[in-house]
Amino acid sequence: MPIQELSRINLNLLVCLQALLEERSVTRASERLNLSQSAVSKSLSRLRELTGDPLFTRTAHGLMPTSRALTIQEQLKPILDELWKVVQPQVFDPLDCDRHFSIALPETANHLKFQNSLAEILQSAPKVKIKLMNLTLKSLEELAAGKVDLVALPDDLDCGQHRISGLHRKRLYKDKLVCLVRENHPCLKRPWTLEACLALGHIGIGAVTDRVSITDQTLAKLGLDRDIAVAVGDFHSATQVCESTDLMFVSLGNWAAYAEGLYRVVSLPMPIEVEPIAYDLYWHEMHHQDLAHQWLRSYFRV
Amino acid sequence: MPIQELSRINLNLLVCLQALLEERSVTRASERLNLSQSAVSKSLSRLRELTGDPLFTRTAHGLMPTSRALTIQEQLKPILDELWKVVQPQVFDPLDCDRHFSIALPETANHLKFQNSLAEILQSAPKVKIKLMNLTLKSLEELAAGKVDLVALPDDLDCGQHRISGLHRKRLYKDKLVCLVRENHPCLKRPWTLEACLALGHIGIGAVTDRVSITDQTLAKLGLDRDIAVAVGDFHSATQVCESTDLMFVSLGNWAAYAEGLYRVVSLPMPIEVEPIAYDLYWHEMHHQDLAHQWLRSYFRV
DNA sequence: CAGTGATATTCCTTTTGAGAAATATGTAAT
DNA sequence: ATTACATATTTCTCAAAAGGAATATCACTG
Repeated sequence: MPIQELSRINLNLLVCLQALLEERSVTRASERLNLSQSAVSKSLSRLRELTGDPLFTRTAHGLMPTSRALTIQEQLKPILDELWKVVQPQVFDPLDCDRHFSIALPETANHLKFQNSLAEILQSAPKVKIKLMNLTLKSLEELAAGKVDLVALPDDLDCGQHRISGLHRKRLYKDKLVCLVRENHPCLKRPWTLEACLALGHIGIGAVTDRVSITDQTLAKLGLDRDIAVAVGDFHSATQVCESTDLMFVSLGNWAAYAEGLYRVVSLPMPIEVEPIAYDLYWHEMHHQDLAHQWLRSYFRV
Repeated sequence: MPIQELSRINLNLLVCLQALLEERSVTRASERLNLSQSAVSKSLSRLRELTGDPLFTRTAHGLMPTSRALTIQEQLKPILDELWKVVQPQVFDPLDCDRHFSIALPETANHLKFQNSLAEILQSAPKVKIKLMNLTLKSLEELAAGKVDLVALPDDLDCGQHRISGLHRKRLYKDKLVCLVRENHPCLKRPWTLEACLALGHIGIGAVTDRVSITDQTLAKLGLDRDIAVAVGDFHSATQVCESTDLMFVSLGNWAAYAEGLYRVVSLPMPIEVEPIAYDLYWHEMHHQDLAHQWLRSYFRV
């Protein structure tokens, strides 16, 4: 691996050599390169030093390459073409892209929201592979480590997004909170007030002692509290508990719409004004300029 | 063909990029390149401008390449390896060389002298092809035009070697002149003197009116002349005429030795002191540094 | 929140590269 | 041969680029 020695030689001279090989004349080469004759002539003498070969000899009809120059000519053109490609801006063709993307989504709302997008992605880029992962507390760390390409995150969840640098973020959409109760729940026959709501036992996501959700924070500001009777790990479990008990579940609009078709539950509005949950898409700076990434991200709309 | 635009970009930066990709650290890359840390940092910022991509993002454990940098990494290494080969001094391996060489030799003496060399050449470089051509007056022009690789020339023959520039020359060997007459020639029974020699009719090579050979020039200096009765085009013809007539043929030592085995002729020394013929090997400057050529020329010894 | 280890930036010096014009070289024509 | 013409090379000057040392900035760590 000859980096040390490569760094000693001036690769720019090789472009000049290519021009000389093509034109076989210092003057014409200098025109091609927008330089003066003398500049190219000096480059040629530097090339002669570099290669230890005269490279060209003067004749009546311009320069005649030495056999060394001719063997160089065969090699050089494709190399320079490759180099040119390297510095050219990337091009991105969805039909041609065969990359693997890992995307971490919160278990509920985003799956629903982005199932259509997913179909579109796979349709316009048939060779692309997508790995969908459930959002965990480690998702952002994996994002920072380059192991995950995209993470969607509800803004009431602290996964350390403020501690991790080098992240980019795009606000996706907001979803308002709603209350889910089982069909024929007694409360449906009574007026639906804050008092009625707090009189019910609640189902929480995460640990029973968690009080980090928007709901709890808003209640706390009003000096109120709710009774989380059951805490479960995911939305499906929560909804199943909701269906089979008199407990209520503070859920999200998207999920509620989905759950009402799947479980025997109905939704009620939040009895107090609660800030809606915002979803943010996160990605690592390393992918920010990546055309394929930009294309992928474009499917995650507001 | 992007030479104009290629010439605007600084290819040297790519070596720096390769070092950065390998080391993933500005500091370590600078050590590899024998540069200061600030120099490499500035090169990196120039690379960022060049590619329009951050290329690396700072993390706790050094630089993390962007996906653009990673795709560049895949392409760059082989390109730089190729570039390195281009500027490396040529290597020459006879076993590997498959070139075609054209060699023009005077019809007689050199064929004999170099038949052994030829065998050696083909033996040590089995893939080499050699085209042997008879020397003509145009041989040196073809040499100048790059159509012939080597020309051997007796120095009494003017093929314009002084008019043509860019030629290299190596003195090969000298051969003295001898007289050939048929077996049982009457002169063999008499003393062999200059007078006896000039009394005979002579066989010339070339036109009857030519008086350019060393023999004729030497005689002219002494105020003498010889009678060229028959002029032929080549040495075989001359020797056949010599065998079947009483004419004599001023030939060369090498040829005489060969001819005495083939024809019924015998050789006599030149009756006066005549400068021996020198043979020179000519080649074009374009091949002077060419290792394969140098190797080929090495078989043409003094 | 200071400390550590790294990169980026600033300022200054040195080197390199480009151009203009003069000079040398080589070719072709007179 | 001599001259004229075209092209390459050299010389000299100047501007631009690259390098180094010191400093600022950043990101993680304890």
